[in-house]
Amino acid sequence: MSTAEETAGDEAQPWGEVTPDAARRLLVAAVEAFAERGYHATTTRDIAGRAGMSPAALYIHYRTKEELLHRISRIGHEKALEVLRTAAGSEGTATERLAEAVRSFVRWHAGQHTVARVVQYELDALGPDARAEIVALRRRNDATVREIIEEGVAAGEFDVPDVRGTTLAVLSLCIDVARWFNAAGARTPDEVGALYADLVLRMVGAQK
Amino acid sequence: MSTAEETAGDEAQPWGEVTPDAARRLLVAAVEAFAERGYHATTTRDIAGRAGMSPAALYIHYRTKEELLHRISRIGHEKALEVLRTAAGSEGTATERLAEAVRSFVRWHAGQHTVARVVQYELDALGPDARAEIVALRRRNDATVREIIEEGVAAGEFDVPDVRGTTLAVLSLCIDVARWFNAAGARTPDEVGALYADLVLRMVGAQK
DNA sequence: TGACCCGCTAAGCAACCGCTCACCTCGCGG
DNA sequence: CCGCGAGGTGAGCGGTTGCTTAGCGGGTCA
Repeated sequence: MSTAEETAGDEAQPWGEVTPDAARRLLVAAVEAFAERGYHATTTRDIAGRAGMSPAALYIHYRTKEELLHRISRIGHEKALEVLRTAAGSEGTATERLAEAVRSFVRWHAGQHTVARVVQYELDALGPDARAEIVALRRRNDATVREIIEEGVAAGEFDVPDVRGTTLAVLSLCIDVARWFNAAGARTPDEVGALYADLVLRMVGAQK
Repeated sequence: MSTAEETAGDEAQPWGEVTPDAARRLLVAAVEAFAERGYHATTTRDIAGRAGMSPAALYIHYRTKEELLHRISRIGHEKALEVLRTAAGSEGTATERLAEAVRSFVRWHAGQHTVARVVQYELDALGPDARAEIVALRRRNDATVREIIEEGVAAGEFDVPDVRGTTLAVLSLCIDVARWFNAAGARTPDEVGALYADLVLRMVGAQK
């Protein structure tokens, strides 16, 4: 937030905070490899090769292969959480904020679907401590969405019999975008975001 | 369909068609292991161990570890497809059939979430030929749901601006149940199915 | 009874994995 | 001009992997 040019989520320049340069190149290579083949099917030689380095170079910047996944998961989740909270904290009715939250959250999962896939589907490869940390971040996501829905219900904007279940379904819908996006093609992240925002407003019974 | 006692989908007795007994035990063990740790993180020794056999016994019934995954994926997808098509082919309005399709499809993904997880998330571990076969099965799922929605729109029951996108979202929502189910706990497959059927009817703008 | 064969095991092979270590290169302060 | 530390490499170690092979026990049938 130091300059006015930075936009929320840094969607154009991810990993900008990772230094030095070689460490960032390795991390980007790992994201690509993990997203393509999965964590366990990816070798350290493959990661180093994509970054144009020898296999041993990886261990100068990261202690283990798991630390790479841990770093990716933490940064990725923090970016997604930031996107969500920015939308949730904006001004407007619950209807407007829920639509904006879904739109931007989905746009992130579609645009950064390679990062999102790693973050969402390789969680089990982490050790107990690292996994617990990531799960805690994820719970803050859930709480953010649930609060908007609860406010909408309290304000009479929404008609939701089961708030917890509906929150779960909304987040599930958004997250699963990372799985199928680009497999189908022909839709931009913006289009998917707009479609999903509309669908979610229908799910909570918001009047249009 | 030889006896009246068999129910659609065989939810109580899956893998009943797999013989001989040792082959079925290995397959069940593989499903558990793949669902817990993922395909690549599972060793053939682990699978054989769970089935109470030596590592070499696996290769009497299956040529490779990948053939195990292929068999699981094919049978699992066929079961899910059968559940969907049974609901889609029943009598009633498009609204009733869509609700029943979502209810039973979600119930299957929740109840058989260990199978579903393997089937949905380990697809990339298959070779090109096997993957193409599974993807074809999946397209029949998409078509089944899309047809119900199209019929509902034609009959004036639904209000859906983007049929393809909404179909994608509905299926995405159902499939992702396999990822989070049992992680949260406290909800039965029937309850999740009922909740999701309601949410999907809202998504397509069906009058209640 | 005894030859046969099917299902299974014990042992092990070649390849590959994550990771380490001894060594090299090169910009830079004194 | 030299020493030095940060960043990088080539080679390789111990362990594990998917899979193979030689052989064994115990039902089956002439």
